Amino acid sequence: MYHIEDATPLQKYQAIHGMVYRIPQGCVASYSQIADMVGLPGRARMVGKALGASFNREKIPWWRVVRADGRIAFGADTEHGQLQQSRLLQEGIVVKNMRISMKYFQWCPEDL
DNA sequence: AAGTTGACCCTCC
DNA sequence: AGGAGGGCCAACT
Repeated sequence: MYHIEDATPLQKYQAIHGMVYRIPQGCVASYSQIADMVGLPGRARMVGKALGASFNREKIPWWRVVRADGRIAFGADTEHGQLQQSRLLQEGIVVKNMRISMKYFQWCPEDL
């Protein structure tokens, strides 16, 4: 039986990328949520690593991943923060003070 | 080889 | 509301 835990770091990154790719437009997911969904509970940091490693390289909607409390992981005064905010706004997500209401916008696959 | 560092998070104060 | 403290793990020094 295949355990993601036994996979190589690269394979884990690929699993993470694949899951982020599935976040629908107009929704966000938290780092820990993605980690849980790929079978790596408690590895939220690895999700950040995976996204950072592929930034500008893979075509994945990285801007749909935010912190568990709904805050954007970059400062409001950074390029990344501004870019992420504008991309989210473009998708109709309400961003106030670099924060999103997870209650309304968090991706809940169960609800499909 | 040991210490530090992250696009993090959770449980307590 | 905000900090401390611990957990997490791969990639750096």
